[in-house]
Amino acid sequence: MSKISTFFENFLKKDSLFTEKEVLLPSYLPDKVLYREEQVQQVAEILAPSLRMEKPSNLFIYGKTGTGKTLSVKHVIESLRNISKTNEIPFSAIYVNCKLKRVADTEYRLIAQLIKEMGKKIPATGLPTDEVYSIFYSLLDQKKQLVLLVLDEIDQLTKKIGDEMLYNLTRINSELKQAQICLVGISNNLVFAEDLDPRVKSSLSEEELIFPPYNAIQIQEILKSRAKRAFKEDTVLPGVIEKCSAYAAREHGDVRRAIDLLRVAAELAERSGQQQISINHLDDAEQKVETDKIIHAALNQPKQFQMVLYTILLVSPQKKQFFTGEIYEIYSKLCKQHQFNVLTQRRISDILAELDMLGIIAAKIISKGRYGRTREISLALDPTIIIKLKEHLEKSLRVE
DNA sequence: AGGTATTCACATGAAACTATTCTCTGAGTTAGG
DNA sequence: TAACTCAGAGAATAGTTTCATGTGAATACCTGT
Repeated sequence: MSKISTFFENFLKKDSLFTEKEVLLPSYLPDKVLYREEQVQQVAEILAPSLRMEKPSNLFIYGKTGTGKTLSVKHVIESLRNISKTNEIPFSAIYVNCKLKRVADTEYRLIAQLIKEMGKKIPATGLPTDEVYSIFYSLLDQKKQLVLLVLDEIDQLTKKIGDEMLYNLTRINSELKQAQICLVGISNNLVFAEDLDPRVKSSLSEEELIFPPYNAIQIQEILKSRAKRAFKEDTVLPGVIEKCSAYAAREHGDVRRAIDLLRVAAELAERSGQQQISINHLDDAEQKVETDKIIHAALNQPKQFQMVLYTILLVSPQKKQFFTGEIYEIYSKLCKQHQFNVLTQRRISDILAELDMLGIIAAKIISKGRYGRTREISLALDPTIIIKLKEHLEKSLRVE
């Protein structure tokens, strides 16, 4: 028997640690949102008028990542949907995540996505934006109905394209004859509304809700309840959940991270053929999650970004920190060597700023007085990550 | 010594350009009646 | 004559380039002592 098929044989014989793995996936919707009863109740109260065909106040929800915003809203929507269905109320809700690349990260695409959710396809390009708007209007206004528009992570959207389109959205109601829409915005950024046009701000956030981060004990309980469903009994060794939640609590109470970590730890345990998840697995998982995140982020960037990053990686062993000009010189040499287009320094400056935003490099603008002003760039990564990242980039760029 | 003024090496902004992808339109072509 | 093809115009988007303007502090340059 070949090597690989014995592997599969063994794989089948080995039983899995998981009973219900979906419970640990980010897409999972639990029936109860733990420790968010109060918020769920408030959201429900604010949105309840929609069942009587009265337009509820627009709602704005703030809270850091992994504090259950999306979950709570989805939960409320779900029951609104059910109730409206049984009572035949013309209510519908559309949920869009504005962060998704190539789905809803521009004005055009957002509207197109909304239209798609309502069951009509719109081409990805080729139509003027106002045309798309009018399709959207007529689709909404077909009948008397109340539509709930949930825009998740709007801060990402406005950061990219400004707040003009939010203004358009808030004005839709006055254009509609039959239907009414209600906007629910969700933002990770707590100060998001501050640099918004005041008109938009006031109409968008008629009601505001803030989701506080979970504390360590709450995270523990949440993890326990998920773990109970996801794994067979006694799979998780004592202390693992505790450590996992402590880690997440340190990172501003992000449960999503904690759940992710637990899942990866379990996968690692399973792969190494063990029946139980230990603290060691958790540590490995922490390392892996971190590494994967960075590598994934890096490989998703355009080629030129990768080239700049690669340049930095190449130089990094000899020097701890470097300036824009130095990087640019080496970069252009490298590009010429491998017949890449050489971009302007202006562009490289932007690329460096964006790599900094992504957290792959650390850049700080300093003034060297008489000798100018520049970015002081250093690599904020673990050596093992650097080596892996370099390999990946070499492959991706087909360099060397 | 103490106070200004310069100056460097980029940063940051705005606008415009390029290439790609897609739709729509209308002229020209084709095939069948 | 209806159906089909195909080029060209127009849009949206990503990634750049071009041109213009901004900027923090180490030095150079004064000034009066």
